[in-house]
Amino acid sequence: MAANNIAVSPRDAIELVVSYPTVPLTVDCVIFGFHENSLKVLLIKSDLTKYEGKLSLLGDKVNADEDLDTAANRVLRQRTGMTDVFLEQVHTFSKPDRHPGGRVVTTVYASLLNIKHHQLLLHDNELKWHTINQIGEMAFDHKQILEVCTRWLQKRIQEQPLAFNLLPVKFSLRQLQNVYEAILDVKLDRRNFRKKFASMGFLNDTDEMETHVTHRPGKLYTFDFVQYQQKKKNFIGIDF
Amino acid sequence: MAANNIAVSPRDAIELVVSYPTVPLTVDCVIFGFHENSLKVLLIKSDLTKYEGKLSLLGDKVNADEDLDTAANRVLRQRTGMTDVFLEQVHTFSKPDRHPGGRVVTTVYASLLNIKHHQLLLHDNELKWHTINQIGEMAFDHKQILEVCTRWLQKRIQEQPLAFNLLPVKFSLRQLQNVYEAILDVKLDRRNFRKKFASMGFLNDTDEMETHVTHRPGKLYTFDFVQYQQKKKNFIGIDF
DNA sequence: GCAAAAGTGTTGTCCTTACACCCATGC
DNA sequence: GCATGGGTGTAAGGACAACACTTTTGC
Repeated sequence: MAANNIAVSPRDAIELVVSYPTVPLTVDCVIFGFHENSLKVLLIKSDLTKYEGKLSLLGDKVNADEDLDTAANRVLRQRTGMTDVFLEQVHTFSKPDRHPGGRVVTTVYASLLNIKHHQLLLHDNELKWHTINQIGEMAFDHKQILEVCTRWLQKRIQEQPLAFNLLPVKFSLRQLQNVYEAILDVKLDRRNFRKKFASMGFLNDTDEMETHVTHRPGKLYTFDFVQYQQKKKNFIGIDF
Repeated sequence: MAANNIAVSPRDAIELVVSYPTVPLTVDCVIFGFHENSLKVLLIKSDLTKYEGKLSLLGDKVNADEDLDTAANRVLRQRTGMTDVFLEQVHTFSKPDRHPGGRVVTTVYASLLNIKHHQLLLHDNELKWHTINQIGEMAFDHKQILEVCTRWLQKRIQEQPLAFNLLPVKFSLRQLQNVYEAILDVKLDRRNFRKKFASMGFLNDTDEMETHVTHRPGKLYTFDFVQYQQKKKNFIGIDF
């Protein structure tokens, strides 16, 4: 152990950094979507011999001089063609043995998008949407990562208006409730749910109705992000 | 861009990983403490020529085959001698120019500890506690990191019983309220604050009182982590 | 006309807030 | 005895949970 209270002479930053071990970095994207009342996630099949045929998140190496955010956006863009999509860093996973090719540290991002707003690009490796609770074994530690991201989504969707990223611009209250019920895995009271969102004042009534439904059509709403930004609470509320 | 729908033959994991660029990784610890009604953070002075004398978080390189959690715990232990302290990963920072010695990616951990429960070790570089809102310029992007961690703490302390990590095992309600007021930067109503915590049922009344105070001494309590684990809410509460 | 989901209100309970007075200790 | 903060109760308002019937559409 080093001695205490030793005056240290200034060090050169480059020399210091050169002495550090280096590690390959990747990003993995957990891309959530919503379809037919189920939460979906976009996956491929791994092309590594060890995991042949197992499902895998969308990931890639981080290029030299590339930001992690930039790398995650690139992965998303290459696969879905979408930019300006909700994308947020969730956690960095670093168990030394998590990758069979040697040590690889991965930073995981979660993304939410409307399945209908894009077409899949780069269909390599059987890129497909999978229903979240019907996914079997996965490659690497991706199952664990997916669980972390699902819990993260369950928490975030209650604190922030993220559900709207999964829906069309115009949506019915039923669709909105379906998103919450699927993600939180609960049944909610329809009347209280509607009252809740009505009282928030962030939903704009369009003059349109659902079409092609086999029952009484519901009104379509849009989410008012401007109102939300102005009114959102700066919350103080101790609650655990 | 790669062609679509090409069947890919299995790849060897090691070959693949060897082709990835590698990056030096570090961990930085934002170690929070509480003293004299102020939120404190443990900092050193940077010994890099570029940042000479500027304040810096406690960090170190991540050793080969070392987990990020392990590295963060090591940094904490080397400086404070403490293990089994609250420590949680917050975010990974990766701007290519954030370190003057070249690209360095850092994963930041936040820790909460009771200043009196430990003695500082390795006093190199003027290791000291600093009051959170009296900190000037810092080295690297550490000011920004500190702000992210402070907001993280403000949020977490309202959702989870973290405040108790900053206090002695036995504490008065006044001390507890001081922690919340300092971290959230608000004034709280004393009667309502006490009622709130009393109704939660997580505080155990010790039969002891404060001593050496210049006014009516308050009762001392302990936090009942067992009760908390059993009763904590599995919250469904949409609120934004 | 039947099935299926939309739309709507009230009541009780609980939580939160605002607010004022007496009490115990050190000096 | 005075200064300092500890300890307590109540009333009003707001949010949430529980709950049932009528309406509109497609078939």
